[in-house]
Amino acid sequence: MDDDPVFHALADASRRQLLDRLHDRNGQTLGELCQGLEMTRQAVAKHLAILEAANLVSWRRHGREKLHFINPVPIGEIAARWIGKFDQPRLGALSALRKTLEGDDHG
Amino acid sequence: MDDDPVFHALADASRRQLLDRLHDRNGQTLGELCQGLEMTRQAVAKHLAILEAANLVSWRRHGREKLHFINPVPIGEIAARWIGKFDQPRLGALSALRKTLEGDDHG
DNA sequence: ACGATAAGCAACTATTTGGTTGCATGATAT
DNA sequence: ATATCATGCAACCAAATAGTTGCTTATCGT
Repeated sequence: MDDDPVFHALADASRRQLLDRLHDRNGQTLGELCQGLEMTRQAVAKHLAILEAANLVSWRRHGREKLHFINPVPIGEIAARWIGKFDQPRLGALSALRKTLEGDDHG
Repeated sequence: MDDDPVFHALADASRRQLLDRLHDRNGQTLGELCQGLEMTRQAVAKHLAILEAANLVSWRRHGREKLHFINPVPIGEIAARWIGKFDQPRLGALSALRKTLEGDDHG
């Protein structure tokens, strides 16, 4: 697997904020996601494109609206992998965490 | 806490590679970390400085050598927080993981 | 003392990135 | 049909980034 797009997508505070907003309320349109942000719609659209490329956000068209949905799987995978790599020796809880992740519906 | 330096530091593949190398063998010098990399020593030093700023790497002087050590704590914290935020509803193992992190020697 | 080795510092460059403005497309409602 | 609203696309710009080269400082071994 190629981690890089996910790490890259998570590196920007604006993009993490967008994930926060989607986490708060899933299925928002581009316009909704722009509200209250000090950014143009086009800037937000670019951030969303990066999040989409990292498979962190997916979308569905509804008429002329584009509804955005968060996908927590890549975050979970990276977290599990990196905890595993750097913390595993001292974390007994990890195996349970791993099992939970692997037993889920994301391959 | 300010996540941003950690996310930013992890965003670069070269820096993740440096963490991999330190994970493989801890306490390496700058020169050792450079070996086999398609990068100048100065470039590696800059990456290490960014990792240090994110508290992901610390170092100790040994004569004229600078020994680098990995610090897994920030990775664990971020992983725990982000799993918590985006995956917690489906992860029972997280609370144990959190406890383990909080009970450790890192303040 | 002196050459060799390890690292530090600073200036410079090319590329990437986050953001913009302007215009085009497509769906909705009257 | 046509005005309006939501989004798409492309060019452009300024700032940040990854990398370089060149030079300096400090320690080790002889």
